[in-house]
Amino acid sequence: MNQRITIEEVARLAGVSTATVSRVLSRPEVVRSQTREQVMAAIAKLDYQPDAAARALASGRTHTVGCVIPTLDHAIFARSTQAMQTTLAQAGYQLLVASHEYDPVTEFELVRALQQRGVDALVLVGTDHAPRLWKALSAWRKPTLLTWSCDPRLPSLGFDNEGAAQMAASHLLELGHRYIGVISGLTSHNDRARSRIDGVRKSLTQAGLSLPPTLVTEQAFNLEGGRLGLRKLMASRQKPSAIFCGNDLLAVGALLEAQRMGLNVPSDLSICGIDNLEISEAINPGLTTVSLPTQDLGRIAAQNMLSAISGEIIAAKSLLPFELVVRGSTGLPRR
Amino acid sequence: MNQRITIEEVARLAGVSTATVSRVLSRPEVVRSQTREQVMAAIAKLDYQPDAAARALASGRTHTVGCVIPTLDHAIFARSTQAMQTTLAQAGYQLLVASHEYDPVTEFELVRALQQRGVDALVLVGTDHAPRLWKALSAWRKPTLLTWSCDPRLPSLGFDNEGAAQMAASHLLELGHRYIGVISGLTSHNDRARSRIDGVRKSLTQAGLSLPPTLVTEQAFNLEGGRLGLRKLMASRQKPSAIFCGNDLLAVGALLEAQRMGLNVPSDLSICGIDNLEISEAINPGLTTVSLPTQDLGRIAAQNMLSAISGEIIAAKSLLPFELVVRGSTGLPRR
DNA sequence: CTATAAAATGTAAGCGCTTGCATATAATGT
DNA sequence: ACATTATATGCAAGCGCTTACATTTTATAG
Repeated sequence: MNQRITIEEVARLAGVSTATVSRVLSRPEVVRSQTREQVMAAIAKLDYQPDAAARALASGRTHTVGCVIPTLDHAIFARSTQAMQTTLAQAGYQLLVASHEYDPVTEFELVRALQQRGVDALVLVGTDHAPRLWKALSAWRKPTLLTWSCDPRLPSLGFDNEGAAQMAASHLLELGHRYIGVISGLTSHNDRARSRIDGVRKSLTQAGLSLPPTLVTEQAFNLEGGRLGLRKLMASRQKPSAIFCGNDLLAVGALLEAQRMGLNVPSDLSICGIDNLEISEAINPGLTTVSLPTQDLGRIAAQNMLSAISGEIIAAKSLLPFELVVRGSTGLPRR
Repeated sequence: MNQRITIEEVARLAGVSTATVSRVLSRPEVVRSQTREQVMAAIAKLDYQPDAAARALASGRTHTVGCVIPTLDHAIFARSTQAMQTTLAQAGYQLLVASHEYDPVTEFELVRALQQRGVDALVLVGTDHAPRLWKALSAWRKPTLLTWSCDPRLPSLGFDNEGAAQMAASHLLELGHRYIGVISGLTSHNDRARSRIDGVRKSLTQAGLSLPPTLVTEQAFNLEGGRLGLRKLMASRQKPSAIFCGNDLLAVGALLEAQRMGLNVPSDLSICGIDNLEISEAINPGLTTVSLPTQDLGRIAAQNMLSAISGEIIAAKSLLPFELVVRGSTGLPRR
């Protein structure tokens, strides 16, 4: 870094000690305004940029929040992460993002890496984590937040995934559907996907129905997965009249594939999802889905962590609201 | 951080000096294997995690790459960023992501923030940057990379955006279209959007045609933008028989809106885009588009920066290949 | 077996900042 | 004007690591 401008040079130019310069930077209110202005002038003149590593080493705080997610390559995570990042940046914090592609080992390593980097707080997704990750988290003395789903072991900010799925399933049941299929995301290392299946099952049970294994298929979390899932379910002996998809990406894939197969949605087949992506509204027919405030999730997660960093106590568990959005993809079953 | 385990305690337990422990961590090959194993045993036993801030301060390197993008909330940036992150993580580097939502002032501030944090390299998107940002970059002594488009002022890894648009436009021209509309993304602070319009214009000019302002509309970069754009163009006096969209999100929005308006794609209207998102293939009809290897972009960008960090000289300019993918959304114009 | 080179390890001086404590300056009361 | 208190500033000791350079150990040659 060439000959970097240090705090010392600023202090010299401003005619004060380095301590004062440091105070101007971190707690300006304790410095007399006249002095403060001299210092700020010197900072501006030299274009001084404090060295974050040195600050971190001396102060123990990095002004960085770490976030470990499955992948950025899904709209829901990208959105919530984007919201987190923006919120943190406004408070002078930076987001360190890491993704593990649903691999628990990678996830553990990423968390360790972020801890080494001294992030001031850590945000994780879901509750499915390797035991040693839980251990590493509990040994850690800084704020941690679980998102998307909740767990008593750590402060959580999430959705009632089971409830959301029940809401969707109830909608289908109310329309009169009795054979409901499920296209789920891969459930391994993904508690959200499991909860959603459970929600559907619960609704069916309450209605005196069951969810036979042949009407459930697990697919990769993308449009192609939805298409494959649809074909699989429609090839089964007892074809469903409605399909619940674990998320909108699967649902949109399923819907498009159904149309390709010449099925009419919803008169031949009802389809609903969870998430409410932009495409869900735009597609024809519109996708019935449960709308989750993913952006709020990111924003609030960021706010929570900022509060926690400054010593406030945050809620152990908070659930974000969601609502059913009925569009054209669901309707009465054929008699 | 409680009583953090330091390198000193490891050294003591292993019966060596801190320098040796440090070497085991950063250049294990210079340590005798027997010693190395003692040290590693001590590290494992104490569960020692080196403090990244201290390493950064002492060594001047942070093992962090900064990346400033417009937003994570678009599939193309999310994908390329995801690929970058994965590639860097494999090399022990972390990605510090920041997004500015197409605001040049925010972008400048983010770059400064990342520079303060001492990132070892910086990746930016595009060539539209505030003059003082260019200044801040040229004064910086570390590797920097421009992505998505190229500029002689800095090493660049991008696409020939103009060429990609020309490719799409030529396809429409070859089909016989003479009235071609353009739905562009917002061009402010977005050189890619401008280049793509330029590409279309160039193709039209070469064919002896022109691109009247009434057949060009700028829209926000989302499905809704595509829908608004389509309505606007189809309301003009001379309706186009084909529409080029600056990206696939706009194109999909336009396509869906055309269908809602009762238009048949492609017989009433041809539509094509650029990007080749997953939805472009899934939708009915499939979207004709120019496929850009966005994932490669991220991966190669990461590799480039890793090389540059280790002192290698990287190409001043490299263009990634792209190809036209013809699907059902384009066809012959009505006579 | 000694001289010499090569390899391994140790010593200690920072890296640039923050912050507890001491000191100096300004404000207030009498 | 002089205590007395409240505010501002300076001093200097680290924060936990890396890395020249010095020193010791080991390998190689004669």
